[in-house]
Amino acid sequence: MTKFKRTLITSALPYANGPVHIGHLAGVYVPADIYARYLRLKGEDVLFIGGSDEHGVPITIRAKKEGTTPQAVVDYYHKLIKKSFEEFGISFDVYSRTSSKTHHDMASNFFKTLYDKGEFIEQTSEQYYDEEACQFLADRYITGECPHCHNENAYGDQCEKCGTSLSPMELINPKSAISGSKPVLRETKHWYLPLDKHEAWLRQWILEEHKEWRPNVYGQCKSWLDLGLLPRAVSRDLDWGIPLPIPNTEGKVLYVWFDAPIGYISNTKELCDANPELGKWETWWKDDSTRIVHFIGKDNIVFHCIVFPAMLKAEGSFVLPDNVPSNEFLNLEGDKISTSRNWAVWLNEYLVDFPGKQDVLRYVLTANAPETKDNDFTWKDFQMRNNSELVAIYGNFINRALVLVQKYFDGIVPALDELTDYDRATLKEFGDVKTQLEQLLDNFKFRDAQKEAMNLARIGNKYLADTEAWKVAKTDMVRTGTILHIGLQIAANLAIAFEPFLPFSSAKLRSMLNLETFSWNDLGRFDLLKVGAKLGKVELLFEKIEDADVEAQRQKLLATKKTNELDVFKPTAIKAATTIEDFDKMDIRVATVLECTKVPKTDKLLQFKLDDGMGGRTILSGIAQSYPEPEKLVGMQVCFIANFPARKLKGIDSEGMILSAVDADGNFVLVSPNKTVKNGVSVG
RNA sequence: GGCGGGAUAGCUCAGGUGGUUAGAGCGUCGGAUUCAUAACCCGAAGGUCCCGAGUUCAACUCUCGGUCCCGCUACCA
Repeated sequence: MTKFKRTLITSALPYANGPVHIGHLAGVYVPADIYARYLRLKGEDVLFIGGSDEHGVPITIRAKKEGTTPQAVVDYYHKLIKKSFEEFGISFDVYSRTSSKTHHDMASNFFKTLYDKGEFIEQTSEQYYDEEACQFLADRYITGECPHCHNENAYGDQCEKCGTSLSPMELINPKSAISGSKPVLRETKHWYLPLDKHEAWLRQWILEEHKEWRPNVYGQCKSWLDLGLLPRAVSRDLDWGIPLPIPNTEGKVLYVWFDAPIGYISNTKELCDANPELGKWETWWKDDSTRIVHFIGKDNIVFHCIVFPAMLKAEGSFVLPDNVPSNEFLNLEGDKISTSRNWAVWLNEYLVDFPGKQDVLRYVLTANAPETKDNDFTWKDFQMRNNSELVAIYGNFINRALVLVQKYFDGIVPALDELTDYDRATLKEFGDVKTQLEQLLDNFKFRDAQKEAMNLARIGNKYLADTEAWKVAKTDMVRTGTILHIGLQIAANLAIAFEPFLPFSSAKLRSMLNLETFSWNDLGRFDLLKVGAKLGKVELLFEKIEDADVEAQRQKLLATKKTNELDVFKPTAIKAATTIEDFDKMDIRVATVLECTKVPKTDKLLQFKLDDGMGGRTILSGIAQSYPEPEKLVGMQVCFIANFPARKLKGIDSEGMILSAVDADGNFVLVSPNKTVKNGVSVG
């Protein structure tokens, strides 16, 4: 730790084909930002690098679909993403993009160096080519019939129906997902980074020298290394990306995974070139007194811990990352966040619904960060954390301290008189918070660190409750002043402790306290506010969030879910031909529901007692989840098949089958005549 | 199928070279209080630490087997 003179922090480059959502924020940008702010506040030399990842096939597909160009797509999303980050206070020193000139040059040169050094191997293989769209097809853009389950819509890499992973060559009747035409096989040459040659030192470097990496990261790397590394293609046949900087490679670009991490370097260069006082970019990447930390999500572990380091090592002049704190995934209301299914809370939309509440989201995402395992974000939890922690603990403490000073001292910092033992104990306690916080932040334990900061506010609340300034004020204004003086110093400490986590609220609090300069090292001191100083205007630090606000968000998500289910609905294929004679064998009748109850110890079964006009019968039907209040079905007419043999289910004879439509969302809807008819009549 | 991560209070999560009463925050309940956004403060209830077997004087912690969730990866047919 001591050998480093500066820290370079990178955060995964978001892919510019959609906006960023809370999963990105929780997994990567908030923790990276907390860390960057913390180090800056400590006065350390630090750069925080970000940028958009703008190459790759999905962007070209999106462009085609929207009838526009890849450049237009990335321009749009780069702007949107950049703005979201700014609004959330993600304090990048630079946020650039991989379509920049600097990056194209940097990535080209990088490739060229490796090429000239003979670090690649060349291989020719046959791949599917779409003659109509004039391009080679990535595995997932080829569809066809699965050779195992004969699902017609299997992808070139996997059949989603039977779960088998496939190669495009196995598909029966392959079709291009781009043009719909039948692809042909064509020879193509590509360059590969022989990761297998790097295995030995990677093994040593990670498994022996970096045992301190998070268990999920270390374990994942070990898993890869133990499986054995294979050469990995670093070029692609595509017209969108960085052209290979070698002759006779028309139509070939760097594989997006090769160029993207180099973006960290390019963006650093762009920043340093424009701001010479920051030093040369090489200092930040090639000097071994620089500490590099990559913040990423778990899907990126292998690239940042194995592929990118291998690239850097192959190049030869770069330092390797010191740590790669990777988070797990954040789920949303119990379901996996998904861009394509629109199952997400988008940052740009959040700020429309909750203007000015950036810190609330930052707080909740940190409090519930998926540091060791996947976590779930729910709006209910969001509301509770806001109301019972930010408002009730932190905001409330600030408010009561300031209101008391306003009330008894006209908003002027009162003098400190003699300290009681209790005062001293309190001051010592919050002095310890600094050490605690540092230890946690240094080890990337942001969730615990934030909890520790909140603890300071708890100490403040307890101090006020125990000292009861409002009672003392009736008899002893000197003592009251001392109490409130301490209260204010705690408030000033809170502004510092929370700065990395809640920058907007800290700024607001500092202005209320008229606290201009501050640094991390001031934390734990109790002379941050000068006696006689005038406080600023007092306002609430946080507001409550009402039930209706979060309910609206839940409804929004439910609507999304509904839309998704209906969108993906396709009527099933028509069954094999049948005849009227076959249909005639089915005796379908109408009956009225006399009783309907849930069968005990089952999830799905409802027991119907029907008046079928023929003495009545009992039928069980597995539709309970669609009808949570079965008693409401009493009196309604339903259709049923009357001539099935009785079948015992859960010890009850079920005499037939009740007919339901199965809706696109899987819900059952009972089929009923649209006018009351006589019980027992036939349907036909 | 293999590998990695996870499974601990109603919820979200900590934890331990194995050793007397297993922790925090929120929620719930009770008390106290009124400076404060019915907030704060004090206290209590609440857990076969996923299941089974083994090692041990002693396992929530170690070993083996199993189940479930997440991820990576392979392949038989």
